[in-house]
Amino acid sequence: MADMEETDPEWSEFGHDVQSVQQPSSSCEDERVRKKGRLKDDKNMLKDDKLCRVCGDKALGYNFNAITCESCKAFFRRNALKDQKTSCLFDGNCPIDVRTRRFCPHCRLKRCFDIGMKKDMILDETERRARMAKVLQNRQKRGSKQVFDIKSEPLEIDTEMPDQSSESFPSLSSSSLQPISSWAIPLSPTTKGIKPVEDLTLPTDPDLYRTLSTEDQAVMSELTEIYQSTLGEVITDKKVTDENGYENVNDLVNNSEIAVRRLISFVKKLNDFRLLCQADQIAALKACILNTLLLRSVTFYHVEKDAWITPTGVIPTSILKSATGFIELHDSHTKYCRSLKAVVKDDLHIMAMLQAIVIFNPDGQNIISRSTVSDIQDKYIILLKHYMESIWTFEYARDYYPFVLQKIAELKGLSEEHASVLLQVNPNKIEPLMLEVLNLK
DNA sequence: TTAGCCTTGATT
DNA sequence: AATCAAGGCTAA
Repeated sequence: MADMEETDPEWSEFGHDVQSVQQPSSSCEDERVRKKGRLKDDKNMLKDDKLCRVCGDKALGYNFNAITCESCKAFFRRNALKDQKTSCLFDGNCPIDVRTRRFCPHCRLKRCFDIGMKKDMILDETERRARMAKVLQNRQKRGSKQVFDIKSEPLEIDTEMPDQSSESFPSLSSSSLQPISSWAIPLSPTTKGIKPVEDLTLPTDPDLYRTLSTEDQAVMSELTEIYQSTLGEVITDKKVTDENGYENVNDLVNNSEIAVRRLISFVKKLNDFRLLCQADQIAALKACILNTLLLRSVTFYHVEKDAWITPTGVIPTSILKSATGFIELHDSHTKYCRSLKAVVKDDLHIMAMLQAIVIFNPDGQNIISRSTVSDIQDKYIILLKHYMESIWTFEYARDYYPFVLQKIAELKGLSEEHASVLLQVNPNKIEPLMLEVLNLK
């Protein structure tokens, strides 16, 4: 801090004062504020008086959507994302200034949000990796010499890694010679052969990840945005504990109407969808309804509770079993959700791309120009592959990518089984839209 | 954990 | 070229 003040042009104008104010923060701060006031009256320094809106310290500019000092910026970055368990020791309205700001993290963070700092401007895991990858890529471009030096050292696998893993996988201590992928990710019984990705075990070397092209990124974020605003929309606020509704299949089908409406608005926003002729638009839409419902159910499936959590309530799988009477069908459905969710987690990007792949299904009934549909589907398949390579490394993506595609293929069989169940519904009790869309009549 | 300083890609 | 606003690193 003292350093900054000495080099600050404002201070150089008051050289003799600087000497007398050599001590730490508290009184120094007062001095500074006083001087600021004076300087503001001076001619040229008007815009240079940015103060942190959180604590009043000197600010350099915007951080996460608000003018803050460096320390509050770092504070926000460190704390905004973790779910706030700590609370204020007092009344929740502690004064926050440059001296007191460290006393109550709760109130400091609260103030951060109050003055408009936005936590979604903090880069997430994926974005951070993309950023680092870009830096590295540029370095390689601009200097192949340094890269050489760095590349010759990094095999870190000596003492640290086995130690860390011995906690969770004690029995594998002898396998340190095997490639990382074979031990770092535990086998899961729910995903026969494919192991869920554990973020912590992913390599840190950016070389192993794909850097998404700006075009890929643009296409993907647009798609995800559309998906999120329609099909992916999740309401999480209410906790419905009473397992009401859903007495029978009719209710379930009618409830799906909401999802279908969302599918329609999703599709309407897709530029690629407009490339299809009218007839194919309808055919593609109809053909993917059940697939969409099933795919979407993965989002709502809660593994621990063995239930689907929807905006309208919790649906334990047991109810579905009795409702349909097809126990094995629901076992396979549940299993499907479990295995796909283990890999996809709650990644909206992946869900959005899978949804696109499901829509542009060249195999769909009554599609006329199948190759057009297939071309569009290819685009999203490749995009999905690239994305996986960018978040999981090329090596892991090689395994997960076919796995996920396989899951998409499995949708067909699964939805056909469900379709047979739908035959037993009573058309009189089904909403017109669903009748129309499911060809029930 | 804090907070200052540094490196960077993007934007102007 | 200068500025902005992210993340990283690291004494204290």
